Amino acid sequence: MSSDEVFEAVSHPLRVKIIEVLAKGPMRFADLKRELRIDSSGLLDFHLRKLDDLVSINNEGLYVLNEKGFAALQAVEAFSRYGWQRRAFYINLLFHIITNFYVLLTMAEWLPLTLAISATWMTFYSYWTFFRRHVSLKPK
Amino acid sequence: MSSDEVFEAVSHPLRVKIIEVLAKGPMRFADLKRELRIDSSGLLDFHLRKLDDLVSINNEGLYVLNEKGFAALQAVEAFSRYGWQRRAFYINLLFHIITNFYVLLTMAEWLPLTLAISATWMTFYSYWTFFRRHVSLKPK
DNA sequence: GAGGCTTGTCAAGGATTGTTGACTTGCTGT
DNA sequence: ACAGCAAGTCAACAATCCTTGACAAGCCTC
Repeated sequence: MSSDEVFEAVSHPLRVKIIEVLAKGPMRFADLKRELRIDSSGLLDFHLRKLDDLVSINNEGLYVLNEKGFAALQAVEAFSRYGWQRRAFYINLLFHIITNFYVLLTMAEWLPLTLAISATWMTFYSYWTFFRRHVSLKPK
Repeated sequence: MSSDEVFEAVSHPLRVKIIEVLAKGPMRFADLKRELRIDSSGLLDFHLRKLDDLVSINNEGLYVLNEKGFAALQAVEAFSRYGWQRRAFYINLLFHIITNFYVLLTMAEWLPLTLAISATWMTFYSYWTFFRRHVSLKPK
């Protein structure tokens, strides 16, 4: 199953919700209906069919996410986490500035060490953030 | 833009390819056509429209991935990386077994230390893999 | 200025999707 | 035995998706 088939599977709001609900644990048909506030059985049946490759039925007859389902969930989460990576970068930067400032004021003889560690880490972290993860610092 | 809108955008193989090609750098309309081996302008136009929120036109008139585009790319990559997490777990486990075996044979007095480090790491890594990332060791 | 790329826009039509609501089948409690 | 719920299945229909192919500006270049 290629990635676009998975994205096709989670390209409907209801199906994303089904994945998220099933990530909590196995469920029966009626539980899903109740949890998702769906009246029509046909509708849930239609979308469960679309999730055929991501959702299995376990030996108790309950619907469960299979490995592909969890992979899809991870893709969903990767997308929603994306915005946080920029914030994490700023928080990290701020932490290092404060740390070095504190060291400078209280035990200045250690500054060369903490500064070197900070610089090394921020260099690697910047490379990872901007080049490997393609995060831009421009909010829009 | 909620995640299902993004997944709708990348739910077609051609659109995933467009994202992947544009991740390499800005491109003109005809470049995209050539790279993707598309004959019909209408077809490319249709799919670029669908990617409206993920692809922008820069000040040189070239198509570029914007932040949401990169977020979508990351979701695509997160999905395709998923299968490797199980393999990574086994490789890690194997590495620790070999290391401890080697320590046992050559410098057995260090074994308590390396064994403790291995156990700690594998405990944390197992927790992360199975509970946080929902990876299952069953291949199917 | 004619010819030929580039960069599109648009209409048409078949294929697919999403939704509803009626219907089935099997189980459970009384 | 019967009602009622669970767990679907199916037909029908509107909406939308995808693709093709025709067409139109706007440029270079000879």
